[in-house]
Amino acid sequence: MEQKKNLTIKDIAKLANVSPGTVDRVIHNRGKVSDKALAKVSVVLEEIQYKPNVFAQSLKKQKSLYFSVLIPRKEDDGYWRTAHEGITRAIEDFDHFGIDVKVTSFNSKLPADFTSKANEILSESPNGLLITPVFLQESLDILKKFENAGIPYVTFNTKIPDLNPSCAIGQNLKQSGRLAANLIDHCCKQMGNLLIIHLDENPGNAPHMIQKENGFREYFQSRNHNMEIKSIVIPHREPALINDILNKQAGDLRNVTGAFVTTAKVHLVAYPIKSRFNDCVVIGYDPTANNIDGIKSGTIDFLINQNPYMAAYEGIAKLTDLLVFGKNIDPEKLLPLDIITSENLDSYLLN
Amino acid sequence: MEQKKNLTIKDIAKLANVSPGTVDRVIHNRGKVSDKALAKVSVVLEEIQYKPNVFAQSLKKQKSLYFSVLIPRKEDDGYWRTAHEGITRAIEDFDHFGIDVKVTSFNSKLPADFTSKANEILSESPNGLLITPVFLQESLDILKKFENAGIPYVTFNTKIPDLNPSCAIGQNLKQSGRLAANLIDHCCKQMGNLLIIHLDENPGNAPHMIQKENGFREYFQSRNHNMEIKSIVIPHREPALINDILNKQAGDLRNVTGAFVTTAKVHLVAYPIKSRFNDCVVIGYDPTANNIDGIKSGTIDFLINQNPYMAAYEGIAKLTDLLVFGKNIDPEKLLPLDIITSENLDSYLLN
DNA sequence: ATTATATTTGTGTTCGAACACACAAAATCA
DNA sequence: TGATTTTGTGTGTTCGAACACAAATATAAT
Repeated sequence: MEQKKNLTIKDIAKLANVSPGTVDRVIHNRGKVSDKALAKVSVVLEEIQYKPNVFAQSLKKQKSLYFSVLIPRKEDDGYWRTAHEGITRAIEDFDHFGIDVKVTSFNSKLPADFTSKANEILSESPNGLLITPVFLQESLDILKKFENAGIPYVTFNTKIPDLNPSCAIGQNLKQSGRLAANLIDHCCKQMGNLLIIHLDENPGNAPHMIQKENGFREYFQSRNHNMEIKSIVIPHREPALINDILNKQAGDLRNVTGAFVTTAKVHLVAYPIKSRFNDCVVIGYDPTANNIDGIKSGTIDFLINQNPYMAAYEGIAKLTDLLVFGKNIDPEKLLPLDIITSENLDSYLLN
Repeated sequence: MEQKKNLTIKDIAKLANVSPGTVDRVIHNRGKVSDKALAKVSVVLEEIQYKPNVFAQSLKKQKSLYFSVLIPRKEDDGYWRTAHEGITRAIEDFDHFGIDVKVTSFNSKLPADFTSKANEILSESPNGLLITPVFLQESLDILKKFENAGIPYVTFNTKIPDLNPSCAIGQNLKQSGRLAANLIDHCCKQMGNLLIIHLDENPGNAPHMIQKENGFREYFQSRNHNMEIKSIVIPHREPALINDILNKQAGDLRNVTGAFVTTAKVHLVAYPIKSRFNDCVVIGYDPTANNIDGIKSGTIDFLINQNPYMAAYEGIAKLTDLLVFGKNIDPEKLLPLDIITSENLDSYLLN
């Protein structure tokens, strides 16, 4: 029932009246054990709750475990830069567990790059993989291969159906849309009109944007109000183009009291919005360097923290739990939806 | 310069041309080493960055480390209940590092209880202590004794000057007051009047309340507005008494648009406030069971999460880092100031 | 019955650090 | 100079699990 304290293999051997070697064979079922011996050992194992000494185990195995990480390049986005920092920190923290981590980056706009890098990693057969499966079909294809190769993997940032990662780390995106709506609701008291802005990517290729928008709209559907909620798609990152489209699509709008930008690129539109619509509440994602400036200068009011730092860090932590300590880990880890304002920004930054 | 990978004591011995025993003696400076040998070994140790193998170390030392935890009883407050949960979880998580944790609770209203329990712990000379030094003078006295006994301790919840804990875990309280002000500012647009409510404790004995109030007022000082900000002290927890004092002190107030309650007891006043002042924004602390109900029913708008769960968990984690892995740990760990609303509540609850 | 072959079981070594203990070298005293 | 103490150094065992290999037993083939 209750686990006795620290029974060793030798103890078990004594209890079962066999040799330590036999117990070892049973535990790792590496065959060559008579039914009789197996029965004896099994009984004892049932009885006591054998927990191997992780220290002895790791010492012996010298498990220089090899983890691979595949994420977009840090220069692709402040979001990814932060993710890289989380990885770096995790490597430092878990270093002495004898793990060996190799980080590979891909261009987040090039599916082919993703696939080729992933295949390269596969050929090195790491003990575990941490990956951001940003491309749906490509990810499915390649990760099935990892499954077949028996290489456990943890995903973060994106969740892909039909895959069975050891753990999927992420956030409830629809809920984060609802949260944005909730904040705007608190500030605007259901007056004026609202904007949803999709930036630098096309919602068609970025399901996460859709989910956020759905959540946002859902929140207001259940409340009576007479605000207009308008979605604008700006698949560019150049200021001139952004202004252009903003003029075309929102030029006729009056009295906009809230704007919800569905990505970390929010800093690109914050000022244009604020200068057009006075006192408009601007909400976006992630405290990247540019967005931090926005928060401090007041062009951005709220940021929802997708916490790439923690997500990446947790990814390595989960792999370590799984492979170093042999723990069971939950197949999904939902990160909290942090709200960041000018006044709690620092508390999220210093670590 | 760069640390070679995994040099062992034997390797060092070979490099320095001495025996492993000598290297060991130098590393742990347990004497009996000639100046000549010491010099040789020191040179090599400078050269390479020796990092002992934690697994071998722990295996040998069989360090059944004994940690003591001293915190208020879980029934004293939802805050403390959550802290207990964090401890429990940490014990589970770190169990296999061979640590042994004993939790002692004291009545958070009785300094004498605190002192006697602490002395009892001291007499058991644990390897480390996690403590919430809620009573200023008593904590100073007893923790000095721990320092003299060479027992490292980590504090959380309260920070006491003149003490040198291995790590002080907590939040920037003044900043959390500013954050509350910031949220109210966003919602109220500097119209109407504001309340600060101190509940169930007297600010005189609870410095944390003062700091929060100071932060709150400071935020508005730097902005021009003509709101009245009134502080109310209600050193009770009985609904009747609360209503009574509220009537006396706020009976004449009109148009209150925001109320900031400085503790986790916010649920006790949320409804009275909301029913008196329609649309008043209510902000308090911590998602305790009662406050969760308040958030869900809409009587509470925002909660700032003091995160006792994480604070307590981190406490055990820090002790483990320090004593099991011999890491250097930062003397202060500031936790983020999480903002909780009805829409991100769940993301903080499920773990 | 007697090798030969397969199956099962036991023993011994290893991982790296900690520490006890034995021995060697130098220092002190007679 | 020899006896004795002090100091310095090296060797060997231990922790618990993993695994290689040898030993013992059982089974099959001749």
